[in-house]
Amino acid sequence: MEERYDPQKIELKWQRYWAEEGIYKTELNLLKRKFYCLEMFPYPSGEIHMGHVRNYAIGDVIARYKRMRGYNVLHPMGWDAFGLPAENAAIKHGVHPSEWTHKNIENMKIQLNRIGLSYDWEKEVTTCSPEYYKWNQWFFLKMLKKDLAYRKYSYVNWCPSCATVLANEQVIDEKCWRCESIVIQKKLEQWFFRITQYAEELLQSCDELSGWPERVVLMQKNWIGKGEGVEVDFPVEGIDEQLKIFTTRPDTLFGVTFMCIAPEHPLSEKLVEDTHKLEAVKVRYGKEEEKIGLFTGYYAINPLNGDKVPVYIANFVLMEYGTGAIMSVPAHDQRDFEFAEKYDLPVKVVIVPEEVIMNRGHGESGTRGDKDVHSPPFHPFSVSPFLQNGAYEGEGILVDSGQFTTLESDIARERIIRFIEKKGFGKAVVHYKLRDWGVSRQRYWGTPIPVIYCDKCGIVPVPEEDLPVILPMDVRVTGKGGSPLLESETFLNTECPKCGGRARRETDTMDTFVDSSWYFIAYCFGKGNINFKSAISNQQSAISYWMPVDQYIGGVEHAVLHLLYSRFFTRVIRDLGLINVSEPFQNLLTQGMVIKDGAKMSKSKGNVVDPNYLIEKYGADTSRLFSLFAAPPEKDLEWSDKGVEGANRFLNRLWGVVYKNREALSVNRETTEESIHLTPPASRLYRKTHQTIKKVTRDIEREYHFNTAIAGLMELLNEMTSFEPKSDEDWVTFKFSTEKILLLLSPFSPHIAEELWEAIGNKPSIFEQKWPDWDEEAAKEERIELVVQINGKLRSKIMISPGISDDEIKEIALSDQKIKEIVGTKAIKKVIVVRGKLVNIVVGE
RNA sequence: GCCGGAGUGGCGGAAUUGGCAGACGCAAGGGACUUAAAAUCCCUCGUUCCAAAAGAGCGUACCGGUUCGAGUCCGGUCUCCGGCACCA
Repeated sequence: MEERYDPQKIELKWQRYWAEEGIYKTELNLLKRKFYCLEMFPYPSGEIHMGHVRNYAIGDVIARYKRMRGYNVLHPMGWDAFGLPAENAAIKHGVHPSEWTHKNIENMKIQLNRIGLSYDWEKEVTTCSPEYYKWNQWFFLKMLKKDLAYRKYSYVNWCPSCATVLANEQVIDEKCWRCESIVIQKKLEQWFFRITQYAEELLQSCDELSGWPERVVLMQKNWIGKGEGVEVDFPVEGIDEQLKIFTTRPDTLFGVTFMCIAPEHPLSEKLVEDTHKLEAVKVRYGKEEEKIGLFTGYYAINPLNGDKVPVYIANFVLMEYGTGAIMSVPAHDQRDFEFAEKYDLPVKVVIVPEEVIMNRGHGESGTRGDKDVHSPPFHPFSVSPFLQNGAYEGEGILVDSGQFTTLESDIARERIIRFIEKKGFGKAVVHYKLRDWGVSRQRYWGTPIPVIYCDKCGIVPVPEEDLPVILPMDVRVTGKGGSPLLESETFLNTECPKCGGRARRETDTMDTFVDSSWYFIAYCFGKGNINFKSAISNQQSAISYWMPVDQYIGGVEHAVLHLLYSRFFTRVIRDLGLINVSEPFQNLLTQGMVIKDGAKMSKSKGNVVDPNYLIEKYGADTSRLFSLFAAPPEKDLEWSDKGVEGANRFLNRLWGVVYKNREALSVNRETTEESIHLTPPASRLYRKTHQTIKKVTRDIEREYHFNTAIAGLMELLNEMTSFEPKSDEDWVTFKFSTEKILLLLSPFSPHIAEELWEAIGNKPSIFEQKWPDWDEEAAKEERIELVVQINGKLRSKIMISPGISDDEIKEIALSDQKIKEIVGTKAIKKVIVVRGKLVNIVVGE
């Protein structure tokens, strides 16, 4: 053992040892409790950043801890290897995306290993390998068969700069999520996954996600966006058409004064002759704050009261939600109100807040029952002052609503829906904000969609046995125009599997979110062994053993996209009979960002800390320790160079203590649990050690509060350094503490723990040791300090033995010199004793 | 606008179920060692009053409430962060 702590030397040494011994290799063992610990796999950009270090350090602590706890732990790593940056690199540097990607993977793998992460690399997956994306294609074919994959013309988000289609989730503030160009709408034929078929189930089972952060569950719910309401047909006067609208407020149906339809609505072109004017509304669709309308000249009839109301085309009505047409109730909807003001349309009040009705004071009682009976018909203008600040969108009592007048809005809603269904005007329906998932990308570096176009047979799926459809390597990636695949003759031209005639392959590739929607299942098979076909016949398979993921760890930025898609895919795979779980991730930990100078670390801001530099200077153990100590995992972590030094100082001190006492510590002493004849200092250290085992274990178990766990270790070391062993028994205690602190530290800073474990005469590896247990008795304080308060203010402190009764405590507190002085002659009203905490004496003035 | 989350020393952050506010670390100040510096070790460290000590007062964004007792619970206000956003 060397005097100086040299992380470079010991870290490389142990990394080699762990790899050679294969101590992180995991095998399926049906007799052992399993724990699947997973961190979100990285995009192989080539360099790791502090966010990676933090994410993987958190996962590594959990994996190592669970392993020491006796679980069979699956802790894999892989590469989300398809995607745009590889193509950008190809355009910029002329390297093939494949070459670029694989080089980056090599490089990042070295860096990840340098952090000392306990991965089983035999489970590694790489999504750009044919053996992986073959299964993307396989799932696609299965989904095609079940009508879960389909093709449709639709307006898609088009990024002019990336020359590609984006998913709704990839559009942020009308800008491309990658390059921030303004996204435009373009009509293209695209492949979609019917995620909406699972909307209700995905929403319902949100309630089962008890191991997820609440806010993430909420974001999922909001994204799915369930809206319960009713569809009503309004006949259009003069033509044989019904205008179908959707509303969640049927209680306002009697207040309809006009109708609005989306510019893309099929009726729009029929009703409007002047196509120029229609275009003008279309151009301003969905973008502008200002509401723009175009009167069609037609009127619709409200089936409930026969009112004749004008039909407008309006830029704020969305074709994608509901029916693309709305009824407008300006009195009770702010948008309709603004529109009515602008185009001078009537406002009809049909709901009045209860207070307004009460204030009108009819009768002396004013009870609800009376009101229902006596309520005179309201004149709209007499109540309109309450509309001064815009529409009244709240609940209330219905007025001017025919037979439903005087009902409360929630009751009215139910009755009106029933009435509409009975009369055949419409029906109760549910709509979701969630849209089907567009998966087509006009990109090269992705999974080819396994479909062939034949002039005779139309769209023909590639037969299963022909998979994978290999992505050709002999292409030029220029970044201009369409997909490079269009230029690959050998790829493009093929035979129709049905008729054998000449046919053309689909050149679109899949969204990379498809790759990451099931990679956690792929890990179960092991590298090179992905095979869902055998999974069908074998229920005792690796997937049914390992799934679901017990702990998933990653950034909040994936709270909707990746997590929702994964939940969807897992259900699709379940419904194919290949897996028996519905929720892929039992517990989710969303770690915070790494912040420096008040902003997220990013190259563009120039506030990055390079982990490689950090590891070179302080070592992996220090880097890990700091990133775990500076903040709890779910919070943002403010970077501090000085803080890193603090973490380093702690490890140095630990090293120093062990070095100084190395000889005495290596003597093989019996570490007995019985603390016979311990001197007071030894007894204190012994107690502190048990307390620390308890604290660290609980902090890890309870929400993974590593920061306080590490603080506990620092306290224990402080106690150890102030203890000077003199007798043989002292040494037993000291060795006991040393061993425990190393075991407790090992998940956080594995290399130094391993090195010192060996240095005090133990056999490696420390990770084959059991996690220590604490003895509740030994952790108890001999004498407890109690706080004595008078009227809630701290006045004195007393020492008591743990076992004594409340009355005895009371007596001791009252006989305390200071307390006696302060209480004096004042009357004692009450004395409250809180066990182990305090005594509060309530005195009068 | 709607829905979440958070406001604690100079800083990062502690504080099971309401019970000593500020653990642990960083920074700062003082001291020891050293020719000197670094490193290391020891001491101080929320704030006000007092020359100092003893002691006392104030203090967890702000205002009010419940309670013997509130950082923690309730009502209201302000600020910051995140998500969604013409969703009918």
